[in-house]
Amino acid sequence: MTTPHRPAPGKPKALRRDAAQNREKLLRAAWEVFAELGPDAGVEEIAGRAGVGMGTLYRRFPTKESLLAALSDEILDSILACFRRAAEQQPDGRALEQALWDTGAVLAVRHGWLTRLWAAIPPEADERRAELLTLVDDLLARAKHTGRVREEITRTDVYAALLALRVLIDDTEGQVPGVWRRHLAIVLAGFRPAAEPLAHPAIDDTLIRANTPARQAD
Amino acid sequence: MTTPHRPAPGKPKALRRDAAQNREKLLRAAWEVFAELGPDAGVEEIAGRAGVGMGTLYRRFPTKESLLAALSDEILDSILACFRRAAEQQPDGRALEQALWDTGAVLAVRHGWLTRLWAAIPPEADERRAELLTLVDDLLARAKHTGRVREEITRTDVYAALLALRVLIDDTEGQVPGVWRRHLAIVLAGFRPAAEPLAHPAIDDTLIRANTPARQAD
DNA sequence: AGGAATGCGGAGCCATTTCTCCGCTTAACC
DNA sequence: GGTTAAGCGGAGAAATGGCTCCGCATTCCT
Repeated sequence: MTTPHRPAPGKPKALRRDAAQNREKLLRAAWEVFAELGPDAGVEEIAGRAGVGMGTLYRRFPTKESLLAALSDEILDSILACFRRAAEQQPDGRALEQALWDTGAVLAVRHGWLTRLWAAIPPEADERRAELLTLVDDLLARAKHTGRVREEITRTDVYAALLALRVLIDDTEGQVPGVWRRHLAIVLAGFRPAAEPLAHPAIDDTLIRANTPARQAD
Repeated sequence: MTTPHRPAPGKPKALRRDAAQNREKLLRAAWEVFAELGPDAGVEEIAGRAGVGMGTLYRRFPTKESLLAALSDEILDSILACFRRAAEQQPDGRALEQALWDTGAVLAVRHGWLTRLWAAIPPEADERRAELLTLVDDLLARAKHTGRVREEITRTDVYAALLALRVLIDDTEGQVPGVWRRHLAIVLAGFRPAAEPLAHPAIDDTLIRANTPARQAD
């Protein structure tokens, strides 16, 4: 929030003050509008709410998708923050779990259009996606070390758990809050060491690499 | 498939033979087209593929949504079939698990547009939804009885697991098949009795009643 | 202060996609 | 076989919603 806009290495072109302000206003309005009307809300509504014209909107964000991308970018940052914080502040045994609980809470704020937002994650986010992955690996290793998570569990399992979290929040949070917490509790129970091994082998990293925002229908 | 069309108690009006045939052709074409182009495929493609005109399509299905509804109706039937079969053929300890594995396999065939399909489940399906719920209760009770599932687990937990299954299949099956199996294995492990109780209390039935196909943005 | 580059507004353009209309055909029943 | 209600095709109406264009205003740098 304090950081005005990512100083992209490729295009360090500074924005004029009014332009930067409008960019911010647009983002704020977009959060608001989407939260209220869902991700199918028209661009006109957003421009209106931000108090700027369509021209301005489209100069700042050349396409509606890129506006979504900017928002999903912020979400990704929040998630990353959850994991970083947990890595620093929590004891090894709890860090992974804490990160997941926090992530759920962060996502819950945007319930109803998370899936759409997810699909808009831009390719430029790859770097931070990688960092997130590193953090997952780290926390996972630590959790295994303290015996809170069984050895079999992989980063992909955590990734899948995140996807499950997303859909539960998206589909249920608006009607009966907290369902995601319950499911997360169950998944975490499934993560714990147990006599009986899991009934299906681990999935390799292909998923995480391949599952860049589903270009669903192509 | 053998049943031509549900003999709805309200409108027993029989369809003329050609009309019934075209209805069938349309449904078949719709499955095909959506599987190929995703749920955003235009109606024109479907009519074309079915070898009928737009007029026919819209006489049979007064809106695109109602066409989707007919398809999701068939999916619901498949799921129900999985649960019925498991209830009959499996020993108590395994029936619930078997039902979930089978359901996953059935859903996997439609990966990529399950979410959209889910959202189109018509209100008329309430009766079968109720039957599904009864089956879940039954299988759950049996699984608890044999000690395969901990007492805390509720029907809502199973429902949530189904939602998770849906998103995993939808988002990953097209890229790396089988991810859903792994997650289901973990969730089932979480269902099993364990020393440590779940970290979140059960969610009551409100969810299942409220979560009729998310009229997301309203 | 002055002047150029940068930014602004918002009425319409355009592509897409759902759905309707109506003259002709076909199945069903006596 | 004849009558008629039901069904058919497919061009195009209507609605939706993303995006563009261009004359005028604002900012920034010297």
